[in-house]
Amino acid sequence: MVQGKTGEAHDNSNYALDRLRELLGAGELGSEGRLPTERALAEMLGISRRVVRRALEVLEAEGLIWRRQGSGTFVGERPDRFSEHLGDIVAGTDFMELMEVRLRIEPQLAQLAAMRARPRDVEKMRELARKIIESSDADARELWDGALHRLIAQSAGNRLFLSIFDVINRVRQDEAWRAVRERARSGKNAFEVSYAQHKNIIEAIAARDPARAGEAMREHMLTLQERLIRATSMEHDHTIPNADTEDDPEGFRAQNATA
Amino acid sequence: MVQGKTGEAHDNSNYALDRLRELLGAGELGSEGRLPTERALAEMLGISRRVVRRALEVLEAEGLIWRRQGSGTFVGERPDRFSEHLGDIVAGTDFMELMEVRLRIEPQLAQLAAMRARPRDVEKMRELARKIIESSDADARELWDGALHRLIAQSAGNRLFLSIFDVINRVRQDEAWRAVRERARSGKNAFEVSYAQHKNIIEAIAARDPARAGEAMREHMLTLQERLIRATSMEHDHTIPNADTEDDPEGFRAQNATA
DNA sequence: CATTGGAACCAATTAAAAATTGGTCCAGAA
DNA sequence: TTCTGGACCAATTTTTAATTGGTTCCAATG
Repeated sequence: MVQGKTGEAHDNSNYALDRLRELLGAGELGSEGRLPTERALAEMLGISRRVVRRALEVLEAEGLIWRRQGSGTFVGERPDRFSEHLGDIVAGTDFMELMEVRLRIEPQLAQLAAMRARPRDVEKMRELARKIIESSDADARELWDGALHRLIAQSAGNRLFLSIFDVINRVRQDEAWRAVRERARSGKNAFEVSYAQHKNIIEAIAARDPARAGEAMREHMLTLQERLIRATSMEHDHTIPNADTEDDPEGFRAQNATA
Repeated sequence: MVQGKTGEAHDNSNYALDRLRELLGAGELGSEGRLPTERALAEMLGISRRVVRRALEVLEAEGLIWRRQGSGTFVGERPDRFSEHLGDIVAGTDFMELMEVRLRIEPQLAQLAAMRARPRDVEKMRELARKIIESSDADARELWDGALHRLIAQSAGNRLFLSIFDVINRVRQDEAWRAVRERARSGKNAFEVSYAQHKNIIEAIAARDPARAGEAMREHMLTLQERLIRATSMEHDHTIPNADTEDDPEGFRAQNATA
C-alpha cells in the first residue's frame, strides 16, 4: 500500500489529518456538504479505515464536521433538532392567521435581538439589507429578505423561539401563496419603504434599543400585512379591523413598549 | 351475491349505511381506530365497493370518520396536522428559554382572546379557574391550569397560533422538568396569588380589554418565572433584578444566550 | 510493544421495490 | 336508475436491500 509522506506507519495519522484538512479548507465542499464515506476516504488516501476514523474523530471534536451513523459525514454545523421535524407541517393555515402571528411574534424577536445581537450579527444584517436592494431579481430579493428576518430571529438567542419562527417561516414560504407574494411586492414604493423599515429595525438593534426595535418591526409587519391584504383584495376585510381597531393597538403597543 | 334485507338493488345504499353505523356505534373500535378496507367491507356486507364507498362518503361528511388515500379509513376526529409531528420535538430546550417564550407569547394570546373569546369560552375559563382551587391534588391543579391556558390560546381564534402554543406546551410538559415544577408550586402563597392572577386575566378577557388581558397574563408569567427560578435556585439569581427594570425587563436571559 | 491493515459484524439510515388502499372511471347487469 | 364488477391511477405503507458509521478482533508491520 502507498503510505503517506514517509512510509512510517505511525505517521499516517497526521498525514490523514492534513489531507482531510486540505479537503475541508479548500472549500471544495462549499462549507456545507457531505464527505466521501470512510471506506472511500481510506482508499483515496491509501490508508486504512481505522486511521481515517481517528482523524475524523479529531475533526469532529473540533466542530468542523459531524457524523451520523448510517448517513454519512458532513461539513459545517449540525442541523437544528427542531426544524428537521417541521418539514411537512406546512400548509393548512389561513393567510390572515399567518400575518397575525408574524405581526405579534417578529417584534418580540426583534426586541430580543436588540438585547443580544452580537456586532458581527448586526454587520451581517446590514449586509443582507444591502443585498436586498442590490438584487435586480424579485425572487432574489425575497430570498435575502427571508434571510434577514431569520437572522434577526437567530440573534434573539433563544433556540425554542427560533424553532417557532421556523415553523412560521415554513408556512409563509408555502408555494400556495407564491402568487399573492408576487402581487404584494409589486406595490408602489414597496421597494423603498421596505428598505427604510429594514434600516430602522437594524439600527434599533445596533443601538440596543429593544422597544424601538420591536416597534420598527411591528411597523414593518403592518405595512407588509396591508400590502398583502391589498394583493388578495378578497373579503377577508372584516378580520383586519379586529386586529387593529381602537380595541387593541394601544394594548399591543403598551404591552411591547413597557416590555 | 347476497343482498341486504331486501334484495332490491337500490336499497343496498341504506342497508350499507345502517350496517356501517352499527359497526361504529357498537364501539367495537373504541371510538378510535381503523375500519376494514373498502374492499373488505364490500365483501363482508355482500355489496359492491361502490355502494360501500357512497355510504362512507356520508359518514365522512358527518364527521364520524375520515379517510386517507393509501392509508385507510379511520373512526374519530382527524388528527391535527401540526401537533402530530411535534411528538418527538420535545426536549433539548433550556428552561429559561421556555419561560422567555411563554412570557412573550401567552400575553399575545390573551390579547387575542380578549378580542374574540365567546361568552361560553369565558364561562369555561371561570369554571376551570374554579376547578384549580377546588382540587386538593397538586397534580390535578397543574392539569386544570394547563387546560385553562390552552383554552385561552384556543379562544384567540388563530389555528397557527394555537399550534405554536401546543409546541411550547409540549416542551413545558416534558418529564425532565417535573421536579422543578413541583418545587415551584410549593412556594408560599403560590396558591392564592395564582388564583388572583387567573381571575384578573379572565375578567379582562370577559371585559374585552386586550391591553389589560395581555398585561395580566404577562404578570402571571413573570411571577411564575420568578417562582421557577427560585425553584431551580442555581446561579440564575443575578438575573432576576433585571427582570423588572424599565429598560430591559427580560434581560434575565442574557447569560444563557451565550451558552 | 504500539500502530497499522484488514476483515468481519453490528446498528442506524437511506433507497428502492412491492404491497396495500382510497380515488376515479366505465361498460354492462339488475 | 342503481348496482356490479373490473380495471387503472395515485398516495401511502410495508418490506427489502443497500449504504454507512460504530465496534471489535487479530495478524502483520515497524
